[in-house]
Amino acid sequence: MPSRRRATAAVTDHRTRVGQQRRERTRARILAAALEVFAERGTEAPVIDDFIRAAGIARGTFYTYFRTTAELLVAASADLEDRLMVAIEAALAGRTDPVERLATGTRLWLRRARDDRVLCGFVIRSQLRGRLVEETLVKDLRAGHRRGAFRIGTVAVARDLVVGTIREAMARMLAGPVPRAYPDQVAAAILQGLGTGGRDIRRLLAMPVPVLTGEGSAATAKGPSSPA
Amino acid sequence: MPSRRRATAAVTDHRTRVGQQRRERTRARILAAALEVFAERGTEAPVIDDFIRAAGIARGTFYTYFRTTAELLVAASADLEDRLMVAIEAALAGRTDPVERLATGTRLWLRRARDDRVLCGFVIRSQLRGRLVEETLVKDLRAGHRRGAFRIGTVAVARDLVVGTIREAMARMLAGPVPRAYPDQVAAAILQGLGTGGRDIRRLLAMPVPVLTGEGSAATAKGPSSPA
Amino acid sequence: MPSRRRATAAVTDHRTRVGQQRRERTRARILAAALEVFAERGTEAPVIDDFIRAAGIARGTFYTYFRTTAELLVAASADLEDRLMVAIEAALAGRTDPVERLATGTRLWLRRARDDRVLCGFVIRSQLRGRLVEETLVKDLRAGHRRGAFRIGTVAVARDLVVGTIREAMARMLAGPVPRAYPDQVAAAILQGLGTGGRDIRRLLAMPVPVLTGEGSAATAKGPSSPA
Amino acid sequence: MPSRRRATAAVTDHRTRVGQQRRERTRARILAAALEVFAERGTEAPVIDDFIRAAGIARGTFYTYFRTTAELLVAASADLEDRLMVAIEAALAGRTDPVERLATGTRLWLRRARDDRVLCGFVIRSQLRGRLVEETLVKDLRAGHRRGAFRIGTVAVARDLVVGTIREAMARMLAGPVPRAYPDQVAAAILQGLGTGGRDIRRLLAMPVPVLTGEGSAATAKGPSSPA
DNA sequence: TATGAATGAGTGTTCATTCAT
DNA sequence: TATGAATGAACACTCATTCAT
Repeated sequence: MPSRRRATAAVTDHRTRVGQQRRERTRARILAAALEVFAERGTEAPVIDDFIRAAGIARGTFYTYFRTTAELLVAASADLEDRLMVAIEAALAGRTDPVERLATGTRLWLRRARDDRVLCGFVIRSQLRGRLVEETLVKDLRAGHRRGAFRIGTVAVARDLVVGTIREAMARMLAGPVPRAYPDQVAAAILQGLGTGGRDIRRLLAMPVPVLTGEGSAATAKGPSSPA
Repeated sequence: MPSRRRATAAVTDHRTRVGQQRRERTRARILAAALEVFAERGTEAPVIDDFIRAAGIARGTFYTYFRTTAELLVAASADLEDRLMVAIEAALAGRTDPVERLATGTRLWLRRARDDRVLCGFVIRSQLRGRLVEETLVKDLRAGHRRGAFRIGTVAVARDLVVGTIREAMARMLAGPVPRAYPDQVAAAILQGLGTGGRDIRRLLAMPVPVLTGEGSAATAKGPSSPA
Repeated sequence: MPSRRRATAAVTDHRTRVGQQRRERTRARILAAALEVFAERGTEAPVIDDFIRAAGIARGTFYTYFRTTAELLVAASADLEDRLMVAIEAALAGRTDPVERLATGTRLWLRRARDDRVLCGFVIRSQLRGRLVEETLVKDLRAGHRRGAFRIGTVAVARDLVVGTIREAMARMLAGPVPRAYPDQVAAAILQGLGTGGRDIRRLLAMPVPVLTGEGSAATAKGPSSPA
Repeated sequence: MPSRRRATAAVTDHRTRVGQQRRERTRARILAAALEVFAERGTEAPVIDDFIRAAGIARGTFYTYFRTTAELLVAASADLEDRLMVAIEAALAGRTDPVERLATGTRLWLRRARDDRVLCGFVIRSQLRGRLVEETLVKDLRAGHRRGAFRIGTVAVARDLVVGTIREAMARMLAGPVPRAYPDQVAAAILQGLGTGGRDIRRLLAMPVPVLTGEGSAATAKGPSSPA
């Protein structure tokens, strides 16, 4: 009975497809809720109850998707940082100069952070950086170091300066309003720390920043961190 | 009977004095134990049981001195960072040039951190810096900024670069061995980030670092982080 | 696929219904156990462990229903006193003379108390009376006062005499056996205190007391307080 | 060396005497403090810390005088109720008519309670009456019953009516202000409950109440319960 | 697969009691 | 005898995890 069999398969396929879509939507809901919860209450305090309440799901449903809150933290972290990094990478499409990539990427990151308290709260509480962020940054630093664009001891030191300064800047922007010029001043300090000359810094900061597109809704859930 | 009265007063005084000494010793014991516990297990995981076991005290005794582990964290943080800052301040006695103070202070801090896993583990997990650290650093940065020694937008940006870079450097030194030159390379990057010229950086790093003395035992409880 | 949808809804409804039934049963179990525990050990001594052991539930389950033992006490109190009051009210159905209602209600209450150590232990330890008790009593006293049936200063004084005397009588019946005539003697004293004449008192006490029906199992968990 | 010995003995005696005086004063301080603590926080909630703080003594000192808070409660209870009873007894000196003694004693008790929140809070929380109170009351009731002055079933019922009504009245006076006439209205209700005729009640209440004297400071520590 | 009532180990917190001074 | 730091058993409370429906 081939026809019967085919029909059954089609029904099964349809069911499977619908089921997967529902799964994907529920998972996205949990992640979006988790980002807010983590941002609001830190990465240690929140309990599973907070997540299921924020996501509007049942207690047992949580375990269908994540086994621990730590696992959820990793997933939410990857989701958030990587999505921003992907968007920045897209905005830098075609640019090959490592210094320009670093300058523009840093400016984009800081501007986004300035308007996104969720992002800041999340990043400064997390001890580790997203894998994509780390890889992209080190690649550019290595490239610049190879061609002598950076006047700095080692790539490791350069990486620490960039990551550390941005992290503190995000902490400051989370704590309260900052002047409009603050993000670019931080970018300038980082470039100076890497050994970029004053003239180049001025040129890079004079460039218009490209527009970021295509980030998911979760990262923009909360309003701007500063009205200044 | 004045002699009787005096005797009674003397007894009371003696009791009070002995009591205070005992309190001070117990408090120091808890703080010393707390530093190790926090360094080993982070700032969120440890439970009160960990502290009382490490300090060798009874459950109830903990609450005589601290009401929450967060309160203990703040006290231990102040104790640790301030003690190092006091030692550095003492080693910088007489030096008034803000750039030299910053350069030498940073080098001292990083060298100490390189040999003290407890310090690193503690500082990178703590969101806030000790009050004394923050005050001393900002004072030097402000002084340098006033006399044009730093070529950087604002003192806030300078502070974020210094603190952020040192923090990441400490995280790296906690994670594994670093080259012998690493601390001074980080100091050089920071100075460059503040706008100090290459010649001055070389001169400052060529200066011998003074010897740190007089820190309590807790900060040196654990061995060096790297044999390299 | 309407049938599919209807099936899903039915499942959900069924789940909800089953859950509510289970909740109701557990809550009743806790209340029944609480009555015995409070009666046996007073209202201050028992700890949560006593309740969960008596109810046969887990530690955490307790907190799903009550947050403190005081909250449980209030709920158990309302449950117990109100249930008795409802039963008495039912037995008094159709009687409108406030004096007769008060006389018969008091006799019913005291007879029930005589055979129910749980009720006595509970009531005399509780500072507040159940809302229904207070309301019903005051309503009858007010009605009697209005029509001049009671010769007493104010309704407040009348209420204090009724409640206070019954409370002490319950304490006595809890402490040990009392003569068979005791409940009616107490009722007579109360009526006399309210100003009812001797002839009326004799007439009222000569009336047969109606039968109490329909009280839950908890109130009758313990046997009679006196075999006399 | 008899003279020497006598001198030593004298010194010892003096020391002993001074020590006993000090003991008595400390004990009185603890009792006075305990009355306030029990009245303010109930008889179950307060902990030893509350008592030593209120009395201004050291932790260990408490155990020199009382072993448990229950023991302290008993002592404070006896101290308070018996002191009031002694004072009332003194005010009733020479009166032999049991009805008059009961009427005047009740009026005195209620008037004192009306002005002493500490007394009320204490008595209504305590399950048991002071021994002296119980003895004196029952003696008068028995005497009255013997000579046919009371028209009531048994002395036990009479006692329950008196104690219960007074207790509820004290609870009411603790809860808030009452009319000036309230204490005497309660006394009238009690007398009526015991079978005293209206004419006698009016005569008894028309008598002036004697003045209470000689109560310790503790019972009057708190202000009047009602300004009305 | 989703639900949510129930579970109980783990942790926080209190407080009566001891004892060296 | 008075002191008060230290003790640790007892108790309160949370929350990750399970499982019948």
